[in-house]
Amino acid sequence: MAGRPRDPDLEQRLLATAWSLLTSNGYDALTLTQVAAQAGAHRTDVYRRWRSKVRLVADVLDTYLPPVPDPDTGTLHGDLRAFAQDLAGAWNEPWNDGLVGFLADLRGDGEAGRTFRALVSRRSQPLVDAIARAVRRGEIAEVPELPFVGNLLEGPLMHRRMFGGGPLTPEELDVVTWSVHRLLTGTSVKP
Amino acid sequence: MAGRPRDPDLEQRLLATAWSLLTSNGYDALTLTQVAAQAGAHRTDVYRRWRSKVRLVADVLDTYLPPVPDPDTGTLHGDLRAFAQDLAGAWNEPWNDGLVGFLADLRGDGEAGRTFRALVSRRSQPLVDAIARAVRRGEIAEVPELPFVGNLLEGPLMHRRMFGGGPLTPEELDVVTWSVHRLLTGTSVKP
DNA sequence: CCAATTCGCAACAAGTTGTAGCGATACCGT
DNA sequence: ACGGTATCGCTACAACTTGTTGCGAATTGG
Repeated sequence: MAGRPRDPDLEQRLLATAWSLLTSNGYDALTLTQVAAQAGAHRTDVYRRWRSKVRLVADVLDTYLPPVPDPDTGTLHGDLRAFAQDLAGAWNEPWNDGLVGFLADLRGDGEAGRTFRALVSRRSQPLVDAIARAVRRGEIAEVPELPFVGNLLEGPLMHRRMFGGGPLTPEELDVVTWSVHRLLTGTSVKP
Repeated sequence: MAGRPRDPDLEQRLLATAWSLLTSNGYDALTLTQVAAQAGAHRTDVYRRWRSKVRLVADVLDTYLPPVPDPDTGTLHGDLRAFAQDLAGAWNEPWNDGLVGFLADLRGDGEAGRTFRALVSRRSQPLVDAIARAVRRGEIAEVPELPFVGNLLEGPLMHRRMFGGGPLTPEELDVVTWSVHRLLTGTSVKP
């Protein structure tokens, strides 16, 4: 009733290899042939565990993406700036803007999409917490647009990286930080 | 000294067909075989004119992307809101968020990248003009972060479309509009 | 010892981008 | 009129992808 057990290491090795190749070559250049070969396995071993490349990568990100630090600097502005810094570090990595290809593939796979969206949501928790702290300190009022703040902070940085020239600059981080800070400290969204 | 002339229609037909397929199926599903077939030509005809798929699409966008309207509503906020509305319309088109694949391919082709960046820069002109008008009206001071404002406005909408669920809502447009407006009307970026 | 399941491996299917080659066709300058 | 020249229509090929199928060998539980 139970056959040969699945090599427990193999799954880990495949994930680790995929993460390594992903971060060095980007998503589009990542091939399952490469992953399997470098993990000392066969492409079939990959397909026995993940239905497609996009699902493998979704799991890789879920496993290896470093967690978002929760800065807790004491001020809302300090926290926001820290988040911006962290995001900029990520988007300045060349492989990361190669993730656009992953996002494209994601649209064709509902399950992988759900996995990834859960990941994104989990990773925005520190920002939500930071804002909650600021509310508790009385620094700002309740924030009705809370679910959109993450987009407001990361969006400009991502956009600038995709369409613009070189790496993100400290000045740009300042601008985006102040833009969000101003929105949150305003008395209300509409004057 | 001059051979058979190039069919002047063919180039147009290929561009038009590519635009049609791009807007209905998205970038990733666009194949040059399809383009050629539907334009009544052969794949070789495409390669005789464009070195690669990404360059064809860069030219297609350059040719067919509708221009950004210049609203001139009389107030900075009105203009910003109009831009946000326009951008949301574009990003709510399903094919448009398929453009992430195009952006990915763009990284591997310097020439196409330049073409596209010139396009983006041209399309941000109305926003620059709107801000200049606001400065002339005395509504706001000079804007040092001018080249980043476009990212600030479009970034959150694009990010939200890529990572979030359904289409962009009017409330989100309000938030992003006010966020930029607040930044621009502030006395200075750093308090 | 037997059934079940994975593993290692080879081969295949279908699709993509991009290249090569060739006769036929149409144009330009002389 | 004619020769050079470049495009056109077409076929074929190369190299690569993702994803599937099949089968003997290995390894475990019952």
